[in-house]
Amino acid sequence: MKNVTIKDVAKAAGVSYSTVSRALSGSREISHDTRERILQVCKEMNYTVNTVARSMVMKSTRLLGLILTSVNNPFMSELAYYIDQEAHMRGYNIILCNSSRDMDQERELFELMIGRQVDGILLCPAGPGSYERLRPYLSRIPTIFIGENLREVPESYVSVDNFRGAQIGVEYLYNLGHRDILYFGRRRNSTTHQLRAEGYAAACERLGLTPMYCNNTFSSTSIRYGYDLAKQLFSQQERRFSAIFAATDTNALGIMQAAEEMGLQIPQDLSLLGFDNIRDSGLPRIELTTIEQPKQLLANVALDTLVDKIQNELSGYSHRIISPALIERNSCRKI
Amino acid sequence: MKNVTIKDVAKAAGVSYSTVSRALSGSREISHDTRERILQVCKEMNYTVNTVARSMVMKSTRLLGLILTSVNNPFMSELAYYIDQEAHMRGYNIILCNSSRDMDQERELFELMIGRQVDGILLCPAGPGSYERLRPYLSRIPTIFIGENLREVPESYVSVDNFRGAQIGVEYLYNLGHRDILYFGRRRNSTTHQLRAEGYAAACERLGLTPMYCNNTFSSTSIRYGYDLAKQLFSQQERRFSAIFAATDTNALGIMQAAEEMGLQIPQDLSLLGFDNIRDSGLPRIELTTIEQPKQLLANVALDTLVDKIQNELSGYSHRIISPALIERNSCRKI
DNA sequence: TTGAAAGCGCTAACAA
DNA sequence: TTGTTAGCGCTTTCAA
Repeated sequence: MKNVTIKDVAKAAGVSYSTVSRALSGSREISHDTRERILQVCKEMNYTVNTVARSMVMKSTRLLGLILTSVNNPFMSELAYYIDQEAHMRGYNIILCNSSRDMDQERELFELMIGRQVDGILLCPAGPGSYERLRPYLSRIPTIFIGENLREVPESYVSVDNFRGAQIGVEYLYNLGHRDILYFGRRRNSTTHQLRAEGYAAACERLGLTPMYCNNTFSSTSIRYGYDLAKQLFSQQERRFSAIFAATDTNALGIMQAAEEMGLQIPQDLSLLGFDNIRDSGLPRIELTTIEQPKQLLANVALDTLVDKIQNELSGYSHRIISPALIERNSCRKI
Repeated sequence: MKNVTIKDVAKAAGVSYSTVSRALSGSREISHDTRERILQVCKEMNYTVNTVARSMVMKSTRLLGLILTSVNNPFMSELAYYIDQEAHMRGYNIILCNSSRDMDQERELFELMIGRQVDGILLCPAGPGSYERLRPYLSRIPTIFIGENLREVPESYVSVDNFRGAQIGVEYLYNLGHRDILYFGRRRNSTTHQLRAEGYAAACERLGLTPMYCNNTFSSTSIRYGYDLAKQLFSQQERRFSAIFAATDTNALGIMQAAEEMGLQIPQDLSLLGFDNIRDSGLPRIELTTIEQPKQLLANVALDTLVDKIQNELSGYSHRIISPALIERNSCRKI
């Protein structure tokens, strides 16, 4: 199993090992003949460069750390797919990590990645406190936050325009004739969610609607939680809304389930609008109308920004905001 | 941004740098006092070990390559989550790669991973030909195949008992009173799928049922494909089956959609059973009864096997077959 | 165009 | 218990 090294090749080809290195790295200070000959020998001997050794002298591993809260989450797994693709196109590989929304774990992973000498880190933060907790590391390693709007924080991030997305949603429902729109799942502990709620409020104000909220005090985004909250909501005596705008698609999925059980038909009895456009939302029988976060674009911009930061050793930062779009399916109706 | 090294620490602490190395690696041939002092200095200087340098001398990166067809696939993303978890517990990190079911890509990734000196590779093969194509590499790097049964091939794999899973499914439907069970999505180009079809046939034989097939000639597992095939199937004049056993959950999802459109109610008019238990299947409104592949267990066994292979430099192989289980939801009815 | 040699940051064998 | 030194496999000056 012992790997053949540059030295073995050199010996076999009858040249010095620096010549082999030159042949492999595509250097021009080498004759065509020797290059061809060496490359031939490499092939015969099944030689593969040792990237670890190369990394050490080059001071670059061409490895990126991707820290997610969990790949087992439809939004993140799709994002991870595109990130890997974009990274691969740029000659990078991804080390995947899951923080499980645990900030200590997240910090540990940061240290681990720094130890592994990754060239940069792509982070879907565990929570709103992540930036503060990770600050000490941010000067040591190029990092970009993904999916979470950090507002005026002096660190690079790429995020969807959550405020605008919420406005688009409200306007869509308004144009369908809805005047009583409940915002479901508002949370205080995430800038992203604050912005969505603010966008909702702003749109209501502009259109002369009265904002109504159903708050998510547990700050969970699980289906289960949406279900529990919705059950409670639907069992109240009178319903004063004709549409629900859910803060996330997973919440919306929970609402669907609760509605089903309570005999409420969507969209006949109640219109439902989500946010994120996770894969599940497009499934048959679900067909959730929602505001999409363009994951491929998010990945593309994230990599551009990060690679730029790595190459130029930029000490500045950039905030990149992506426009969301409405995906119309079958969970909202005209009234 | 320049990282502090073991030498910087040594200088600051007034010791030789091998002493620092000893303090960090938890060696016992060092006095308690110096160790404490050195550790203190490390903390003050914000020292982090350079894993790359360490890897080079240790000849182990504690990195594992995970080559999937796509993380953007509910089964694989869940598997990836558990694999990362299990790897992390054992002190390994994961380099994630996607082959997109392309064998050339897969081969390239193998070379890349070998170059990166990963300690081992976890592979969800791109196709049935993967083993043959990758054979030259398998002697160079400990590898384990996941999710695909390689039958008598002399290489380690961990897979669910697909034959048994299909039997369980047929028996379940039989006990519900079904006598006309269609097997949907049979494919020839995957051992896993052959085994499922064989399990179905064997169970039919044993129970005195006549096997019926609807073949997937395009060997796609997408929802879309299930949908197209089902549309075609449902538009035929008479239906001679009361239940469909779908080769995969994604196929089942497509069937559901087609049924919906044709006004066929599941499970009232037609029972539907899946295979895999992807996350989507448990969603509200979907509630697909299915045969589960236990992903966490798969990940656990895969890592045990691989780590064992790495540590013992085993040249042998092991075939580990996991028992599947029925997950009863709401898509099959008693008749 | 090629070779010799230094050095990346670390571990480990050997000496003191 | 500690220091000295070689070496992991590679890239990159500097000399020839």
